[in-house]
Amino acid sequence: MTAIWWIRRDLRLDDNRTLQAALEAGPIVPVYIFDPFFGAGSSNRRHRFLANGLRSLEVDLRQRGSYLVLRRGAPVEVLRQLLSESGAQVIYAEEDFSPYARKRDQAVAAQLPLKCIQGQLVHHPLGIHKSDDSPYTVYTPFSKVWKYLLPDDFGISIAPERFPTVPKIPSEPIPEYDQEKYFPVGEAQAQKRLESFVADKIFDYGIGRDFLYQDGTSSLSPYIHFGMLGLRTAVDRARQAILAAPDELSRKSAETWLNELIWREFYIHILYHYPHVREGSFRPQYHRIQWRNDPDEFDAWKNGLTGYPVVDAAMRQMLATGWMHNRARMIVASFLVKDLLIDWHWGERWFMQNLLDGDLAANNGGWQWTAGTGTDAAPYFRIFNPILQSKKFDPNGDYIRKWVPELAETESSAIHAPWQKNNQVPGYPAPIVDHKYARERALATYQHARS
DNA sequence: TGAAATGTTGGGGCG
DNA sequence: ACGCCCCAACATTTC
Repeated sequence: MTAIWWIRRDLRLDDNRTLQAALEAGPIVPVYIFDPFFGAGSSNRRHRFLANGLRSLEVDLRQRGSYLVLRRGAPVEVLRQLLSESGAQVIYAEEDFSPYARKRDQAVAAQLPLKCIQGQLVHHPLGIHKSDDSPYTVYTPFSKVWKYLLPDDFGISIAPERFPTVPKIPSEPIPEYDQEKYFPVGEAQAQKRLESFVADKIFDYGIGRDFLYQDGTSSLSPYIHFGMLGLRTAVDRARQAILAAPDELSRKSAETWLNELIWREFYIHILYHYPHVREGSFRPQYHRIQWRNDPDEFDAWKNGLTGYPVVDAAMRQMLATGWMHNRARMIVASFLVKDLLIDWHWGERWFMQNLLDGDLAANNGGWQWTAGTGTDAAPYFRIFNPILQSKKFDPNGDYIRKWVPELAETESSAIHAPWQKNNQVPGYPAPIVDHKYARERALATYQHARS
């Protein structure tokens, strides 16, 4: 029985339960559909990365005697057409938990033979709950149960060398764009990066992940987002590292990385159970924060012109590479929300427009964490001091010099706050706000909303 | 996965 | 020797 493998966010052949199930059913027709809902315009950096990822997947499929069919349009109509063109009798797809995807898949399943397979996460959102069946909203107890329920063996699949051949059906050409310099696309690249992280960095992750320059993070997020790397593979490698750790510090580092992977899954579960977090605060009292929302300050933040070097370096890193270091994300988010009092939704949208790993659940969760409005969020009075953060996590100023060329010649003692040493650098802006003053203002604003 | 404000302690300079 | 002050270092509380 011929099966359509409907690819959405699982651009990989290994560790793919959906592909495995489709192959067990019979010969497969791999299909990707550009859905106008996602505004599949080439202006979007993530769309370009996806398109290049499809080209890479197409190459991997051809090596196995298969091919990729690309179509555009509303999924129900396209799939109906494809079933009739190919003679396939069933559609397999990896279950996707975002609000739009759930609605879309329900509509498809009501009309067509769609089978969704859970392979994106370790645990289905309905698979982890408190004893009264309600979902966890606090990370730590969630993660404990998540770990307790880990299967002993994931049984991660490896794709067969050859796929059964099927008659070719027409495909639109896959658009080709310039490659991302910092994120070479494709499953093989993702696996390579995972292996090099596990070999070189994972045991220093506890400390190394915090340094902004030559950082010790895995930088796997763009690959995980599009499923070029299976999350379950990453979790499996984390678990192996925990068991193989040579000492307690190394073991803790690997455990910390595993926890980051669990945070991702936690936020996907949160969005599944509480879809309203997409629109507003998880905690209702924070609907009332009186944001300042100054458009000029927002522009300065977006373009890395706030006058706070570490903030500007981070924002420019994102513009240049489509990615930003995790600690830098916390620093710039705290600055936007607390120092500038700009609605976190604005920052959320800007991140979604610029990040290759832009993911509704994780991005929303991160912003609500910073704003103090979310589940298990940072307390409202936790306000990052951008100068102290810069001194702690970029002590020599290397990160700043890399992304803010105006400060390339500024010495380390002055680079975190150039204006303080009467050392205003020509061509680099003065700080748009005084942090001490902004901190007081944020505390007052939040306290007002809470009262 | 903060940082500032405030409190406590102890060493050293000094009258 | 002693009290007093200053201040660094650390701890606690407060936002």
